[in-house]
Amino acid sequence: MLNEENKNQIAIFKALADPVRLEIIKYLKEAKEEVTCGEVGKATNISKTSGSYHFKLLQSAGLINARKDAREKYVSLNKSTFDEYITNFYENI
Amino acid sequence: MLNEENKNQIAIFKALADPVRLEIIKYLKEAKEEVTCGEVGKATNISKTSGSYHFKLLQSAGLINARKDAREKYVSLNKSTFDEYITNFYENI
DNA sequence: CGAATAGTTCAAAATATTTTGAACTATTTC
DNA sequence: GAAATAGTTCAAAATATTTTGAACTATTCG
Repeated sequence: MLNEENKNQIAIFKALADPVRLEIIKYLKEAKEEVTCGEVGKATNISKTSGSYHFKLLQSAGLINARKDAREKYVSLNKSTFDEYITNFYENI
Repeated sequence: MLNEENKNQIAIFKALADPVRLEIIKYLKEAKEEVTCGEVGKATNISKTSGSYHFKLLQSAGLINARKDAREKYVSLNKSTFDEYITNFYENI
């Protein structure tokens, strides 16, 4: 049976196991600083609605940081989650 | 758009994004040497049929090595795939 | 104020993944 | 050779994920 930590792990792998979200992540890595959801959405060609769904999922997996400023939402990668759950995955299994 | 390498990456994350397969992987990591599908299936409590499905998927993602010897199939982790696609994921994005 | 912009929410439809059981192949044991 | 064992294949059913469009909230601009 799987514990709490394993559930996070699975949520994270699920979040990464999708072409749309992988493109978002690539874009955010290149961007280096926080950018708006709209900017990412335009660059990766996804609808507002679909973007909203994917950003939410990435956020709830802890892979991105998000901050709402008035009309806009700024997002950036949360590197510590990548370090802890992906880079160190094998050794921590 | 995503290239060939990205498709492998997604197949690998998909393979890891499942509780049954994560249990199989844990078992295989502990085992240290190759074991039969039957042994893993008993230990993790999955049906033959379901096991067959999951082992095939792990194999096609390159996460396990498999070798059939007469009636039995021996499986073990393919560490190089973990190293290349998981441990080094962030830096390679 | 009214229109435009950025993003969210909801429910339905479309797709993809997983589980199941029955029937099957191949090998081993009695 | 018959029965048991290890695993595979197939199609159907069950579940889970993703996309879509319409309606919505909140903010900004003229």
